[in-house]
Amino acid sequence: MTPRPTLRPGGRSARVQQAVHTAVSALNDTVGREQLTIPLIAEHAGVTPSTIYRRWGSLRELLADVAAERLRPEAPLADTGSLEGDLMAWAGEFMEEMASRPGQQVMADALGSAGHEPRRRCHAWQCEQLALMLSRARDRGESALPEVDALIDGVMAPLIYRVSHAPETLCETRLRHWVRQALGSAGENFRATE
Amino acid sequence: MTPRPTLRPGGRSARVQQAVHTAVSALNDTVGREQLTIPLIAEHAGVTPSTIYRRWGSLRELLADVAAERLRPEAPLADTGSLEGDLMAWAGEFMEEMASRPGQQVMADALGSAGHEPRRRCHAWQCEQLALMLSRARDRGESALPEVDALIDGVMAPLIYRVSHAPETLCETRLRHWVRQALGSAGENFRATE
DNA sequence: ACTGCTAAGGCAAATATTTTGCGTTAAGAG
DNA sequence: CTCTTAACGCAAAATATTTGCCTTAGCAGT
Repeated sequence: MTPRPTLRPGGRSARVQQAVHTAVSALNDTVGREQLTIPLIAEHAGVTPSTIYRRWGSLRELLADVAAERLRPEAPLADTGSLEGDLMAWAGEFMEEMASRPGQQVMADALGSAGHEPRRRCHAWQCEQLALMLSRARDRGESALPEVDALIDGVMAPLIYRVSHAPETLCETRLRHWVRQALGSAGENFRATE
Repeated sequence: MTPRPTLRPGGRSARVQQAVHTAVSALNDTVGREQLTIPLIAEHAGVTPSTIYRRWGSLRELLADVAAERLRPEAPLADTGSLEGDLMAWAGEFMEEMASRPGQQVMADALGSAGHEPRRRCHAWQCEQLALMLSRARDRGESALPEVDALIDGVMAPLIYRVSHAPETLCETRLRHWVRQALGSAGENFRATE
């Protein structure tokens, strides 16, 4: 009763995926993003190029897959004692990473794929992190909490927009402004009317 | 005293660019986005592939260039009599275009390039349009107007985020919510503190 | 454990693409 | 009108991509 018809997460398949992802990251740091090619990646991963072509289809999709993985939160999400603090810490770290040239490349790779599974995954993770923060805030007894969607629209969306379109305008002050505004306007949340 | 060292906007160069852009759009509508290749585009544009490689570098950059062009506002910007109306009309049309599968491809192409000139251009145009709306609103005598940045962060950013990450959540109600909120919180604008 | 089934990988030949060197054309300056 | 040179065309060389066929190894049933 697995939802997927027949995946094979077992042994080899997973090892290949791991090896390819590792090779992409390693080569990205050594030869540089622009020099990456599938034959080169395949060689470093110890697989044949056709394996990569069959599994990912193109370099673009492969890079999007790897980029999405890099965008996945790893640290267990600090607990600073307040929702505002948690948001600033988490989004602040994200902002710092994405403010760099390589960070912007990662973002472009993640946003540039034809399929949208990679972007969906990023969105889902971000929602999870925000939901966890909100849940902690609720446990702490904070009131007038915003909804996840309001934080996505109010904080993550402008952050990502500016990483892509105007990275030089990023700064902590601006981030704090978004966070405060999103927290301040809790209660005026979006309601679907259908 | 041209700012650019030595561009050649004259005759031939411009014709080639035009022909290539046209070919990309035409082929995109006929053979489909995934079948596009530089040799194919070159043939339809009546130029040799090497011309395209030298000028754009790769298919990714070419598609980003064309996608950015498609994102450029064409219509003269309707005047509905109120800032809220103008915003809803303009952003609403944008949303409708981007809600479709091809629209999402255009967005992905524009966001996926290595260089960020295409994204910069989109941002600049959006700012221009918003500034024009604000200017009209001011002439009309509307008060408590937001700043361009607040509209970018409050309306365009969430719109684009959701086009990329969760297109099925787009709807007019949500758009109206962003617009109202951005207009309502005018006065609480971001101020750089450095 | 053993066996059968099949998704996933390897290999290599056939295609298609990208890159490059060199000659030519035409835009822009004086 | 002449000169300079950015931009293009062409074609050969280097790379990358696709595809057919074979082999390997998860996984399920017994």
